[in-house]
Amino acid sequence: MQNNTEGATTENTTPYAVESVINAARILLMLRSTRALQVGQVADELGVARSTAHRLLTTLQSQGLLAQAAARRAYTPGPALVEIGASVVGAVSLRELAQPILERVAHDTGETAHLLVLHGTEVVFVDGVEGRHAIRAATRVGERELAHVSAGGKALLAELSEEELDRRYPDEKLSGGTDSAIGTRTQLKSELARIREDGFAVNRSESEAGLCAVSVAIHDAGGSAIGVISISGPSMRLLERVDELAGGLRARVADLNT
Amino acid sequence: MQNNTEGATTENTTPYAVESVINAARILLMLRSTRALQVGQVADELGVARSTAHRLLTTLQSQGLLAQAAARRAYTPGPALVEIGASVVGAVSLRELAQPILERVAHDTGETAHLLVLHGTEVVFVDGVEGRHAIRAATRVGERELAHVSAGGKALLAELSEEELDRRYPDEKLSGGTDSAIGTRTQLKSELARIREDGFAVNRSESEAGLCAVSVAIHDAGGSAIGVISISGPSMRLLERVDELAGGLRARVADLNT
DNA sequence: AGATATGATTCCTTCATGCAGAACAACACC
DNA sequence: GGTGTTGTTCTGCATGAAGGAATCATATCT
Repeated sequence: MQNNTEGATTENTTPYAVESVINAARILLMLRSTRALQVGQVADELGVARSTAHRLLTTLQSQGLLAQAAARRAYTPGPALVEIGASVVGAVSLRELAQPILERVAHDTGETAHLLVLHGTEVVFVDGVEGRHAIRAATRVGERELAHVSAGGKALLAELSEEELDRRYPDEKLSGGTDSAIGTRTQLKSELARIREDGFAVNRSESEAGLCAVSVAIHDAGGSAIGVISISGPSMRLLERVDELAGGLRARVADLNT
Repeated sequence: MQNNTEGATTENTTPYAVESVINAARILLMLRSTRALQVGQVADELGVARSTAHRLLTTLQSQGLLAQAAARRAYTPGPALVEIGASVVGAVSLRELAQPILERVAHDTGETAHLLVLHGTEVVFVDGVEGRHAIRAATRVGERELAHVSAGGKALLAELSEEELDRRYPDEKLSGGTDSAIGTRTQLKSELARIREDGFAVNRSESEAGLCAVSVAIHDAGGSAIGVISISGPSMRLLERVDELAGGLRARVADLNT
């Protein structure tokens, strides 16, 4: 039972969602892209009265999820939210955790290994170790790529709920990548279902002609996907080894996931 | 105007808080100490009907803040919450960020420098660099200390709201530390008010006889306290230098805070 | 100084939504 | 099969969430 509310771009599968809680959650979601929330800004974003926005903000503040540096100032993440974040993201940063795995994967396969995280509809290259071949994928630390045209991105998109996926891809038509790239949301959903079944994702010249990548998601102790490890290199070398690479990568990531 | 609700240990200063949003926030707060939330457990914690708990959980799930691995399974942090967490905690881990400051502070002062974060009513020693004196504070990375008896802990407690502080310290009597340590919540609040005014915190033989520490909180771009840098050493050396150490530390941390 | 604009905060009334209870569903265990 | 436990769905009602108006607080301009 989908309930598509026009003004609020919110879709949810539950017919008895608590609207006021949806609004509060949306306030928190705003923190993904901004650090300071103003009452009027929140009111506009939610489509509610300023007094309602203020009420929600101060309620979240009272629980420590938001803070206000001084009266009449913008609302920022509160100490409790920082703690939740630290707990959720993990005490040991993902980068440190994944570094030995990257080294080993690059060594074992001879190909370039990357750690990526999802941000909106893009993946961010967080860390990388280059393979030993003269012709190899370059490390792209700090760069971004469209999620739906990359193995790492697809592996992480496969971990999203249907509602979250629809929120991030409101349009049926998807652009970007090569002619081989996924072009519609329907195709994407089909591919993501396959990835969930396989346990790994593949990029076959979708982000760039001649480039192939195999990716497996990393989960934290609670089962949430927090990043992805990706092996990438020239199609001519990797395409015939996809299943072998995927198997090895899954074993390595499984070590990390325990 | 305090509204102390007996069953729910929640105190808030706003007379028009949204009760359903408080309950949703409390669900998220549970994630500080557990990764998986069960409907019945949440119902007990909030003091609501199971159907209400389920409704709140599925609402948060619909916004991506929670996830459920399969139908009828426990609820875990969702991808959007991971993103909020990462955004709030920062893309570059605190440890990496603070490391150069620790080195410089230890070098400049000759004393041991630590990075600490707050967790509940304790501080955790995240990183440390030892001073050059033969008699010095040892590094305590990985260890914990009661927040109210340590400079770092007090500096971070000073950043909490009154409600959050009362939640963490429900009792007036505080135990732990030496005879010099703060023994009541009233004393603590008075000390924290002073720390907020001074901009730094001091431990004068409160956690351990003969140990002195000076601490300054680190804030992220939005002004939220994310950790603390602390200088510690023997009282005989540090007590006469408190203001000098605090001034230098504040200048270093200010560099970090920009 | 006063006037104006802007954005946050407080309060009150109303009605629509949040809550609880009941029923149902799904599983595990005996 | 029956029993127990826990998650899920639905409905009716009363109470709490929303909005509007007023107020407050600050900055800027004349």
